[in-house]
This record gives sequence, structure tokens and C-alpha cells, in this order.
Amino acid sequence: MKEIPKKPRLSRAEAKARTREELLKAARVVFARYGYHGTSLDMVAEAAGYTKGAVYANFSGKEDLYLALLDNNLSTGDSELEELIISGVSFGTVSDKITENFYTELEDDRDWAALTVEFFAHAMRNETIRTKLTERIRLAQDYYTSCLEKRIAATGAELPMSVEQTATTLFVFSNALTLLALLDPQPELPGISARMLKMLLG
Amino acid sequence: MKEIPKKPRLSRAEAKARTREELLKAARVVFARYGYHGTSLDMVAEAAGYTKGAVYANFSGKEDLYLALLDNNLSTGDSELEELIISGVSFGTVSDKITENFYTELEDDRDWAALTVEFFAHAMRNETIRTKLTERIRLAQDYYTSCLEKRIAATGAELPMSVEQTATTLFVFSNALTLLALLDPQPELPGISARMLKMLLG
DNA sequence: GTCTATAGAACGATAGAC
DNA sequence: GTCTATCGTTCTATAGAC
Repeated sequence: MKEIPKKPRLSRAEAKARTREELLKAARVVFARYGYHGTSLDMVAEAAGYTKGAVYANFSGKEDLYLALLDNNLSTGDSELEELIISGVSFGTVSDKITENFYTELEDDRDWAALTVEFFAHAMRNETIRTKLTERIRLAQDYYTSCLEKRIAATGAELPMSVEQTATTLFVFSNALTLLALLDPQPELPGISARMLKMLLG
Repeated sequence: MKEIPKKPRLSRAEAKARTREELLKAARVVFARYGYHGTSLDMVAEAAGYTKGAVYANFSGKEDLYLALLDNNLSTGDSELEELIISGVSFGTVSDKITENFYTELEDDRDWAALTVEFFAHAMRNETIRTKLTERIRLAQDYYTSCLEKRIAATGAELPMSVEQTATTLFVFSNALTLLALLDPQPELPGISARMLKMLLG
């Protein structure tokens, strides 16, 4: 008689890793939808098909879960802006690209942006969390810096400030303008964005 | 015998209105200190010298109380930045002033800033509130615009964009940089602020 | 048999409603 | 002031991997 093929059982470590990934995946959806305060760990666990026990077996608590989520997101250089900066195309092209796509995919990020703002406010009132969020923001700034350095190497562009200062300015301004656009989609915002990029990227 | 002057009794409507004002006054302090989520109606009532019953007699709930606070809060052009813009002094002076005072009084606004960020996040998820906040932001942008126009009239400065665009940029950037500074007081931020002002004020 | 990831109950605190 | 609901966290029991 032919043997029924065995599906190899997951090792304990593999099972735990998978659980963690599924929890993170569920957390991304639930947090984005209901916000930080509006999300309970029960909701996350249920969405992932587990219970709170699984959450606490993999994360030290709610904050830790969110920060793990944030790290996951930061590690994927997702924004189109950075690619444009790196790519070394002329700022005319950069501007056109930005203006053209400004509002197209903005709405997809609405929930995540709201979540980010909410956690930012949370962090402003708590030393421990503030420190942890600060570390992540510094990493993001560093990433912008490295993008600019690549651009300089490729095009020899001259910046209006030091690379770090320009990177910080780009980071602050682009994020803030995105937030304003999500709250109030004024038609002038893409033009402002393009103009500022022109001034900053040299 | 001389009559003791009567202190006219408050009518019921007057008493209720006074209670409402005192609750709002207390709410402003408590909300700023503990944030929207961190504030309980008990705390507000107690700070005003009432009980929760008074709150529910005057507002339909926490959100309504907050919205009343928002409506009550007329934007008083408080920021030093606007005065500097209007005053028509050279950007060198403006920059020096900004750099010099950048962190001095920033900490005083921490609670208000955190509350604003928290409310912004809230507004991003609620159509009604978003509309109300949008109106206020437009007013703030208009105020910046009028400041810039006064500056232009006084100095004939040339801006890198239209007055409205420059005003929006100033508004977005200065607020965002303030928030970053409150979260993570990097020493480069004042310099960035000064440099950006120089670029924007012409 | 031992260890541990997870389920699920229990706890303590706190909120908003009325 | 009470009442109910809910949340984050902790604790314990258990099933399954080793």
C-alpha cells in the first residue's frame, strides 16, 4: 500500500516564528484600521487566529507589538520619493513625477498615517516610548541622508545645506506635507512639493 | 435701615451658561496636560468644581466637550514667528532670533503640541472633525499669508513661490520642525529652521 | 519526562454612562 | 456614586515538541 506523504511538522522554533509573523500581519491590519488606542490585543490575536497568550509569548506588550510593526515597515524602503532621489534624474523629472502621482496613492496610506500620528502623540507624553520612537526616526533620517549621498555621487548636485540638514528637511517637509494633504487635499500642495524639491535637491 | 444690596440671582440659563464656561476652562487645562485619551470626564469635572453630572448636562459626551473647546479656542496669533515675519526685519535678524530662541520656550508648548497632534490623528479618522479642523487650518494658512503680504509691503521681498504657496510651506514646515524638535531635540534643528526661513522669505 | 508556546481564566484599573 | 464594560497584563493549565 502506498504511503500517505507526510507533511513535516513544524519545529517549535519555526512554529513560534510563524506565529509571530501572523500576529504582526494581523496587527498591521487591525492597528491601521482602528488606531493605536482603538486596537485591543484581543482583536489582534483573534484576527490572527490566536489568543492573547500568543501575543504575550511573542511581544512584551502592546507597545512592543507596535514598535515591531514599525520596524517592519521601516525596513522596507517603500516610498517612491526615495527612489526618485536616488535615481539621479533631473529635478524636473522628479517634480513631474511627484506632481503627477501626488494624490493617486495617498489615500492608501491614510490609515497608516493616522496611526503614525497617533503614536507620535503618544510618544510625546512618555519618556520611554519617546526614546524608542526617536531611534526609529533617526534611522529614517539616516536613510534619507544615504539616498542624498547616492544622488550626489551620481549627479554632483549641490545642496543648499549639509547633506544631513537637507535630509532632515526633506524628511520633515515631505511627511508633514503628506499629512496636510491627507487632512485637506488642497490642489496647490503638489506644486509646493515639486517646488520645494527643486530648492532642496539643487 | 439701609438695604443690603442684592446680588441678583443668576437665572437658570445664566447659571448653566456659567457652569458650561467653567467646565470649558477646566477642560482646556486638563486636556492639555493629560491629552485627549488621558483625560477623563471626572478629572475635568473635578477641576471645575463640579461632578460628572454637570458635564453630561452641558455636553453630550467627551467628544462634544472637546469640540466645544476647539470652537471656543480662537486662534490667537501667538507665535513669535509671525511677528518676525511681519516686522520686516532682514532675514539675518529673523534667523538669529529663531536660532537663539528655538529651544527656550519650546518646552512650554509641549503639552499643547501633543494635544494638537493627538487631535489631528483623531480628525484623520472622523469626517466631521476633519472638516472642522480643516477650516481652522485654512484660517491659520490665511493668517500666514497676510503676514507675508505685510512683509512684502514693508520690504519688497521676493518670494520663491506665490504668497499663498510660501505661506503654506512656512506653516507646514515650521509646525513640523517644532514637533520633531519636541520629540527629539537635535542640535541641528535651529540651523535648519534659520536656513529654511532664509530660503523662503527671500 | 521535560520544557514551552499558547489558551483561557482571572485580576486590577479605569472609563463612560446615567 | 454606582454600574457595566473593557483593556492591558498576569497567571495557570495543557497539549505538543523535543
